[in-house]
Amino acid sequence: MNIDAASKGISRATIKDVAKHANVSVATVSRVINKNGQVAKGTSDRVWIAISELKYTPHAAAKGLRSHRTQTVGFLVPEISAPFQFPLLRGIEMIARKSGYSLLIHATEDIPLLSQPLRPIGEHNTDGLLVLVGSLTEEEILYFYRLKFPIVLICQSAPQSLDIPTILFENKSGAKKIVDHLIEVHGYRRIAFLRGPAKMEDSYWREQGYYESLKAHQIPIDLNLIGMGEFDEEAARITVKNWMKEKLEFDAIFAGDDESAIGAILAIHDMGKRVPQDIAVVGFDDVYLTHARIPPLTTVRNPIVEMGQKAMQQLVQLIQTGIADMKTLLPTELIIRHSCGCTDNTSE
Amino acid sequence: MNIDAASKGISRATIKDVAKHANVSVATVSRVINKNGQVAKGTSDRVWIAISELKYTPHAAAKGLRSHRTQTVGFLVPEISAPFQFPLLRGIEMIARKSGYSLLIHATEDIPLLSQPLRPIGEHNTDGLLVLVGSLTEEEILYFYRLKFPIVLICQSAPQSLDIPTILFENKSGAKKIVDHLIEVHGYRRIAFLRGPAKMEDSYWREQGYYESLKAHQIPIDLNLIGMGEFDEEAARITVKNWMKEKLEFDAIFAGDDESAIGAILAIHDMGKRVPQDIAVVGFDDVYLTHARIPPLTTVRNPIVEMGQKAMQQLVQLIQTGIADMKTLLPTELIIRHSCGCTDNTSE
DNA sequence: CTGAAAGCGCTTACAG
DNA sequence: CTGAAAGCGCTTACAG
Repeated sequence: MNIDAASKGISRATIKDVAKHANVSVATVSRVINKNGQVAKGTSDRVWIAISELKYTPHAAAKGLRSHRTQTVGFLVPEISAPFQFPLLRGIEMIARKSGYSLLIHATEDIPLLSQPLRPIGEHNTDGLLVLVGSLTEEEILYFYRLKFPIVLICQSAPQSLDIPTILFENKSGAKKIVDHLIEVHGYRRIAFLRGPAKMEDSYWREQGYYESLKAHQIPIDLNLIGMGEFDEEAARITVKNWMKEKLEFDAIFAGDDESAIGAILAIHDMGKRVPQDIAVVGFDDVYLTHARIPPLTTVRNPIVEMGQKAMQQLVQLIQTGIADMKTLLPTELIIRHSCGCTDNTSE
Repeated sequence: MNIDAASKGISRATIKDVAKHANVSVATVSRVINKNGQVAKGTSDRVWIAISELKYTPHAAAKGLRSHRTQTVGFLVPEISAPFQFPLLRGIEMIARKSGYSLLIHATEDIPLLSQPLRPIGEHNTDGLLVLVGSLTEEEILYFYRLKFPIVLICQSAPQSLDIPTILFENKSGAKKIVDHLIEVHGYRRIAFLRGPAKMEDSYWREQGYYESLKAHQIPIDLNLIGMGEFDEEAARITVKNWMKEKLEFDAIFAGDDESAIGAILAIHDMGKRVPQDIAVVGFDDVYLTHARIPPLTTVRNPIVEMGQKAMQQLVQLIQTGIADMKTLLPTELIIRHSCGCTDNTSE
């Protein structure tokens, strides 16, 4: 029992205590716990009993300092925001726990990591990083790349085509599917698009899918029908309200994500019109509560939990073996509910 | 540059490198970084320059091993689930970051912490824990208490009235407020209640508030009007559907939380009735998207982000000074929208 | 199969 | 104001 610990009222058993209690050396205790090296069955049993009796668990810092492994990974987000990140976190946490990694979460909030004298997260306190789009600058990504520090990018391709593993949704085909549906099933021709933030790849590819569907159906692109949705409820609401005030004509809105779809629906109600009778609205993502809206939202389902799992699996592999898949594309699924004008779906 | 690091392709600067570069001892570098001890201005400047040039940041494990501080806290949840936890995480992360603590998140998933040979989270890798109701057993809470290891309980009182800091919502008065509203403004007399999980304090106190309001208005308690909501959309939906099939009469439903309120609304629609024209529904929490429902949900707003902030502030204080407020009660606010039958509210 | 010993990168009395 | 040295709790060659 050391003085420091005692002064804090904490007296934790160390590997030394376990060794003494089991009448072996600390090296043997270490071998038993880490299941490396040969240990006689009887010895190993004694050690496990000692561990259990002393309620011993290895000190993470000591282990990390010696072994150069923190058994910890970091999840970087630009800021904590709910609808999309939660299923992602769920998938990540699930695999992290199963793989024996602790999970650190950190919001970068536009504060450069390297500029801080005591960096909040990085190679000094994790074995690898999961980087959600928007959380790191290209420069910061390059910093980790040059260090050969394991990172996996989520919803963002590697800059300069570097070999950094990336997980993406099949945005273009998903977008095409839902616009095809609006055109082929419902006969809409004037379909507005609410685009997401300019720099986001998800947004770019969804827009491409929208164009592709229009083109395939010989519908000319009308730039007046393309507005800022910003993947944001309030921004979308304002855009759609303005459209309606300007008497812009459209019979359906393809919102770049569900957040903006909800903003669109709210705007349409604000203006005294109905969804989908007057204007149909569809979204993208299928996040929390879209099924429980009235009308239930037709959207493209992204396998977000699976994305978190895949990302974490790739990171674990990268840390442990040095290799991982450079590009993982996750397929999307068209979810037809009522906001597009369909009424006879049985699913919920 | 050591062999281990080189083999991983990583060569991180250490405090020794900084010391050499600045022509001082490692002790001095340590003093500069931690701003303890006296250091001459010129010396300190040289050290900072060296740190910046070498892109040095202290190795967390080494620091933790030596100083007995991990500068990390853990957030324990029973499982990752969205609506309530996200604003909580947001508040927690905000204060953790500002206070210089890293944040570990871990879902206990009913797996006892102490039973695991390598414990995923605890006194060996954090300085303190934020414990969300349902994530730890009483025995585990007692384990940390006896160790004098700092923990703060969220939405749960300390077992055996121990002196463990706790953060709670003012559930009873919040529930009373919203039931009062249903009775006094809308004249409803037959108000059903969807209770939450039996063991949750939040649920218990909301039920007490419901009784108190009924009593204050001389409305007898009808146990037929009380059913399982379980703070769960699907459970509530089934309960309300059954009520309606059994021709139970009620003109309003007070759901124990927003999740069950949404289940109730869905059930009422399933049965071909309207909210609020046929049956009014109100919830509790004011989580994500309740404002954007149709009809917008009347509910009691819990200051969830603030709860996360308060909890983290208490934990930091407890870690650093050993003292904290034993009980923090956060006031709630009645949010009147349309699902109760009100129509002329201006807010959104 | 087992142990003695070096050392991971820091902090902190202690001495000056 | 500064430095030399001990030591935090582990893991890992090395030797036997």
